[in-house]
Amino acid sequence: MPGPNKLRNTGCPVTFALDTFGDRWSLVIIRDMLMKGCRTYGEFLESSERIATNVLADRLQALEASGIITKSQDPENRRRVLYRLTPKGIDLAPVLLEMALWSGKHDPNTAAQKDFLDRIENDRDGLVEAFRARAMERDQTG
Amino acid sequence: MPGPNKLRNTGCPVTFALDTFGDRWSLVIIRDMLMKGCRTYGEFLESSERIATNVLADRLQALEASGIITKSQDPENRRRVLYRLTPKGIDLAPVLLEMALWSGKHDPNTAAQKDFLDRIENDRDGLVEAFRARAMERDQTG
DNA sequence: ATTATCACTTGTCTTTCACAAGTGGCTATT
DNA sequence: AATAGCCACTTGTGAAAGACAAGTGATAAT
Repeated sequence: MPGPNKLRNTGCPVTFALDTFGDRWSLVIIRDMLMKGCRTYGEFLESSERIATNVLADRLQALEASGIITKSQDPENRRRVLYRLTPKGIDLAPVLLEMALWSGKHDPNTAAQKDFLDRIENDRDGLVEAFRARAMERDQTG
Repeated sequence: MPGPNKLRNTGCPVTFALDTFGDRWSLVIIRDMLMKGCRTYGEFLESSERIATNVLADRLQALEASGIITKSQDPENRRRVLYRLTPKGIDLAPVLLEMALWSGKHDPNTAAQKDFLDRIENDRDGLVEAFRARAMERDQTG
């Protein structure tokens, strides 16, 4: 859980969003799922920058409780769990993209990935759709 | 400061953004400035939902250090300090608006402010421009 | 000089964080 | 059937950050 009391329950949409995923790691995990296609505990550990195992386990639970991700058994390997974004989670793509645009504009260190930033501005909807398509892949069927 | 080690320095724009304002309070303060026009320490204390004084002081310092806000003396009351958004801070408007849209779509409790959410979708650029105009008000001149 | 406001600062206690190590369930191998 | 190994956590520990209450120094009006 990000904050201490967690829900401020003010009715403010900004506050609600922050109480749901406004911590240091939740959006990093969602980025890994959305942009890198990560789906397993091990993939998150490798991809996410030095996230502690207990923090990862805690965030995955919290994101599932919030309805942003779901857990399911991997049909190809029964001892493996697959985490997937729900539509609610996929809808966070625009938030991540706006954050990326902001960093691209104001952080000199982020300049490297300029072609990606250009695509956000020129083909935003296409990008979001590509994320959605991959996230939905083999959903409900495998 | 939001996180412990703060800067993860991975070059990832999402990580950079989270390291800069990805905590429970920074975006609430920026929301108050951008959407409610708050400019003074006292206004933040009243408006922000129960933010502790030391946390507020800390975040204001951190946001100033990040170049997102500036401090200046109020010309009408010399013992009062005015906090203002810089262009870098104003550029966070789209992030806040996307978060608001997400909450509006997925939080039943946020439904109340539907007309505002409609305006985000129908007149996003106008809304951002209005925020910018107010944030710039009397800047450099008073 | 007194009083009040503002913008913090300090102190205390609670919660969260990161890192390391341990646990139970499942599977493949022998 | 027994063993070994991987996976997905869970637990333990010390450090850091959090909330809340109270105090401080600078300024300004009275």
